[in-house]
Amino acid sequence: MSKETKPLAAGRVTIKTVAANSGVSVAAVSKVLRDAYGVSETLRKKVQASIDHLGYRPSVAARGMRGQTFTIGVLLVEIANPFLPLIIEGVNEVLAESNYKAMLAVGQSDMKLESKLIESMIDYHMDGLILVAPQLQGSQLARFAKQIPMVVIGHHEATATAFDTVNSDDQEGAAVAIRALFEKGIRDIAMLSPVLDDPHAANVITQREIGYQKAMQKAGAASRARILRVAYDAHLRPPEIVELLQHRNRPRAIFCWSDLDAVHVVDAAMQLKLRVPQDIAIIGYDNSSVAALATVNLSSIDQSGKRLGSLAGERLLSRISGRTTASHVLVEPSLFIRKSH
Amino acid sequence: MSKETKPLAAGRVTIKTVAANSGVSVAAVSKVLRDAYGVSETLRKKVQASIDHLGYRPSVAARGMRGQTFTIGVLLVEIANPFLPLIIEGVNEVLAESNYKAMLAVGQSDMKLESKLIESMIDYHMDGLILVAPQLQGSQLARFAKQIPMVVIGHHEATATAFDTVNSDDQEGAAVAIRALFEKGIRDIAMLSPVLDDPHAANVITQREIGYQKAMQKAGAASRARILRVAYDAHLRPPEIVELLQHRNRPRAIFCWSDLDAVHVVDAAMQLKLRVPQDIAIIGYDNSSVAALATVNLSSIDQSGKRLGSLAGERLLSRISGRTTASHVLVEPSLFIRKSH
DNA sequence: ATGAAAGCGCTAACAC
DNA sequence: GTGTTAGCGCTTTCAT
Repeated sequence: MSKETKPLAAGRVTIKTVAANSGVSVAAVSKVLRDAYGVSETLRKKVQASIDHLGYRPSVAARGMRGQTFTIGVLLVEIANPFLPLIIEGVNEVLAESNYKAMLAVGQSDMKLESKLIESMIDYHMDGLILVAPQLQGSQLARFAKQIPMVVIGHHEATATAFDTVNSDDQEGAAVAIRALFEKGIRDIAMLSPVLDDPHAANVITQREIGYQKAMQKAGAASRARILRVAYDAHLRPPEIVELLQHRNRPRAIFCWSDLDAVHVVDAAMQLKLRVPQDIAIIGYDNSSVAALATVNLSSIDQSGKRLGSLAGERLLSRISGRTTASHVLVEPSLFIRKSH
Repeated sequence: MSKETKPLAAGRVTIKTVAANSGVSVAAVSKVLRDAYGVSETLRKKVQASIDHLGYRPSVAARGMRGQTFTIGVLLVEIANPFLPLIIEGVNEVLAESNYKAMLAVGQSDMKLESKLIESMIDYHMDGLILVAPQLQGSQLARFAKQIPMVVIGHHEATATAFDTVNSDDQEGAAVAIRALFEKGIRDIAMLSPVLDDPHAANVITQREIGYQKAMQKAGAASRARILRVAYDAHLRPPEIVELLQHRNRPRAIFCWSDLDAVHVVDAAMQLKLRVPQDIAIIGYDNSSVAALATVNLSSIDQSGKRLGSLAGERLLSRISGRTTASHVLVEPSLFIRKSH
């Protein structure tokens, strides 16, 4: 058998197979693949026909070695939080119009794992990263951002230059809630928030706390302001919440950092035969689907997760196409009014 | 400058950098990396020191071209369903002990997208795939399974040879629910289930329906058996559910295909001032966190999602290490008893 | 036990 | 406008 006719690798259809089948060079095929400059319409059609006929799909791994992978990575803190699906929906909506695909990874609220996964995504030669509420500090994020285009959702650091941020205005979200309660004539408002292992101002929850404190101050109720701390571990919180409501210093209203806990406050109130909102008013955060249940009926701050996702998607694509100046957006939250306040 | 001293690419630390730094060949480094046979302890240590010192991480893309990527793909139907986090937790738990990482993709309940994402993961040269409740048919899945080790969760096809399946026994889950209701003396039990665009026996929901029908028959109440169909689109269902409960033929009990709808049945009952369980008994499916709320208090079938996830993870790893005979597991569900039945 | 060298499938300079 | 070819960073024979 002469050297020229040596058979191509049996199984897989590669760019070579396509080139052979359509009688052109691999370079030509590569150009068609990438819509690159300098291919005649005739050639393009011929190649496209072969591609369709052979069912050829480029190897992302091989592409990643030299060019783009057309994949972006999305890192989620954890997966149980109800506002994540919306963000992903938003991201996907933007990507659907491009030829990019999203791959997700779940950090399980573990900083070590988070780093590992980001590294993984870089090692995969992904074209860009969207981090959702990462636990890592800004300096760490900046380090990674040097290696890959990056936009971060849920991390307040408007001075960052290496990466973009997309956030809901969490201070304002808290303020909206507090104002709504004041309008009902309620002044004794506490905030419910988890113990944070490493509290820094970039943290979404910290921002809500700051917003709460400021709003209380502005309303002249600074002395009433207090943050009720519950465990970081979600399983431990429901009983703690019951206990808080049994305390004789029980506040007249509770603003919760998340619906995740707000529903348990509603629950605890019911168990203790407290009327909502007459005995205790409650406002949650995230306007999740549970809040909408008639049995729960929870007023909640809506941070339009889908919008955050699509904004992040757009920004990442523009960064991938070359933008280097940082962009920082803040989306206005709103109060979704139900019966709990 | 002589040829031998030509500087390595400025930025990235590659296997070459490590080889140079430790004074061995790239082949040797590669072997250390993969714990391959034939490296002395001395060499290994020397190389490992360089790796640590330089902070070297192998390029997944380059690896994928010839060897393994040590990454497995997890495809989720959609992301909002509350039992998915548990499955992922289970998968991650198993992978954490290996050197594999999981990457997720979300199918958005769209068969076209689902195919595309599976292809993507194959193109990425991932080492294996876990599909969670895919919409694709068995034949399609088998086609993909020829190209990559695969295990499918939530797809009943115990005769499949190309891939493994891990399932909760959905027929039994329904039966458990029906029996529990019968024990309370209730015979007029309907099932609530969405309209399925393409109903086939592999479908988890279809299995629950079959289980329901069989259980009703076994209890001699076949004539009472009926399936109340609601829209496929989740947004349309709550009002439909209210309507169903207003109907004069309202059943004495409703077994729901998912907590997703069961909570709305509870809600509707409340709105219509029906007492649960005296006027209407309700049993859901998935034992999700909403079911546990005191305000909801929903009895629900638990399909131990975490177990399903870890079983799938184990099976995939064993398939990757060479197993070719198909394995099919069925996990027993159980009823988590609360106050709604 | 160790190393040299041939690819894996693709992209991008550079020739023609 | 089209083809040739040198890598990208790794794995894997095959010598030594």
